[in-house]
Amino acid sequence: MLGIATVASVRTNVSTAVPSPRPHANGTGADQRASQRVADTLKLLCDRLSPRRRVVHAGDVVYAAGEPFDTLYVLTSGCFKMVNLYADGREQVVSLKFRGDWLGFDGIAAGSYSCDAVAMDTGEVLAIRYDRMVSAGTSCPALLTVLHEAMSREIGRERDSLMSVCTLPAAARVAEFLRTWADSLAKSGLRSDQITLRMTRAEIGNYLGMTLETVSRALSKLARSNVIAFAEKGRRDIRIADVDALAGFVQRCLEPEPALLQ
Amino acid sequence: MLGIATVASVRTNVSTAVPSPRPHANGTGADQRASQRVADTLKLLCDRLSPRRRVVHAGDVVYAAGEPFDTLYVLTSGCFKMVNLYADGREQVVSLKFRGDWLGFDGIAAGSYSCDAVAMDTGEVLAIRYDRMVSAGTSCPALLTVLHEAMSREIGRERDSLMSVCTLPAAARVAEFLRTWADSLAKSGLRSDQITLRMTRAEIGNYLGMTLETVSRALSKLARSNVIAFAEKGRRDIRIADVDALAGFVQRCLEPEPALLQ
DNA sequence: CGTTCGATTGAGGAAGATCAATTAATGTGG
DNA sequence: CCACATTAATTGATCTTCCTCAATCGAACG
Repeated sequence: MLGIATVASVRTNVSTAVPSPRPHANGTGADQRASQRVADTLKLLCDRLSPRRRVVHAGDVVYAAGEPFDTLYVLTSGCFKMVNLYADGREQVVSLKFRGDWLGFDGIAAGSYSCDAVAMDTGEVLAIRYDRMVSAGTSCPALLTVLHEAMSREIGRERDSLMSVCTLPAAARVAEFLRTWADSLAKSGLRSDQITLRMTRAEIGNYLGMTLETVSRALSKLARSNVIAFAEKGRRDIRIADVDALAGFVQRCLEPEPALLQ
Repeated sequence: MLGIATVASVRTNVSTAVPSPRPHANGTGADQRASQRVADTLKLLCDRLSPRRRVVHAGDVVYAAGEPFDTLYVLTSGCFKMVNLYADGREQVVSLKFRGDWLGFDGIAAGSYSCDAVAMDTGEVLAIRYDRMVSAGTSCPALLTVLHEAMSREIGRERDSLMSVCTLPAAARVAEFLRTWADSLAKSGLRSDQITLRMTRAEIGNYLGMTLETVSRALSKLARSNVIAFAEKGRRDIRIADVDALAGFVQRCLEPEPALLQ
């Protein structure tokens, strides 16, 4: 209940200003700075490019693989999954997007989008024509900086994903997944002590490279270890009292053995 | 022997022109077009920015994680590995680079490089100051296009890596790794029927998320299946008669079962 | 020529996949 | 609102893949 209400509240001020979530006390200084940076970026984009805004609902596809590329999207609220479908039938969730993230970079080189951008929630995107963005960049270099930094961050984020998949055991990967999600919420200025997963176990497993059963077992284990807690009803709301506990769990998975006797 | 000689030959014409590998007959039309695109890009960069050139040898570190970011590098010959070192001690090869690829995008957002760029071979890079690139971009939009396309390609490439790690069994991942390497060579205009791996089994395993023993077993299996062949002496030179055979091997790993009796 | 490092191969074990049964949530039509 | 159907999640039992440990072999180098 509260999870949905929080997201809905983001959409209250739909004036000319950029919608901004009300800040939460649980964010650290760094989170608040990141949140401010996102707000500044969104304001810059609105002022300079007055982009079309589009409200989306869970399941909406903002663009699909194969469509000709011409516009980038910036997420101002809600969350998205990027789904890659291969010719051989393999399908994978390759990344998740939150407030401040950009969608569609993969289309620049290929000339067409290479994956589906699917909303997992009610939210809003700014539609930014790529060619207009670039030409506006000649008179306003800050626009280019913003664009390049966003692409650079995406490259770094995907490397982290790869690292996680390659070096962590399944349970740690799930913990890291939750930690990253909470982190993204905090950097968006939203509360990060409670996550409403808008993905099935199968989707999470697909994203993390494991089966849905393994995801379920990992979550049960995290709950048993008191690193997370489920909401009373429904196992999609996850309470995270302490984000550092998740990081600690990951660390413990990496250490060889606790040297039992001594 | 031949592998090294090929690379050395790339460095013969060190005049004002961009060094370009002599074309090979085994490239497809698409490969030749890609090779031409790379050559055009390098020419554009040289004409517009007259970048400093730097010859590198195996083991050279062009930049290291943590160093302040200010320049991007474009690879004109040779190959690089990008090594990411985490605070918790985890270390991973997160990507490989070939002719035409850019190094250093990860530094734009963070302000410092986030991984080590290590040459695996004799080669050459162009050093391009990021701020100069961007300011030159205002008068020459083609420079920006080139930059954005390179970043976009890197994003797409890393998604493919993630997909491979998440959806393919170990042997198929090794096959896919070789296929991608051969593909990169072909797109560079180099011969792709022979690869000289400049990585140990341990490094390949690290990159692909498996142990060195599993890499070794996978290569042996590929050789037994006649998908690849080892050079007479030394198991680092791999002959690939038919790149499609590698793709076929990957496909066979994905199919459920060949339905034995009928 | 011995030393060292990398690669291969085998045997045993552990993490995770698969298969299957049960329970919980969600949705539907009466 | 309830009975029923449907989909998601959990949990257990087995099986497969890959990891770990170990021995051997080969190539490179001083």
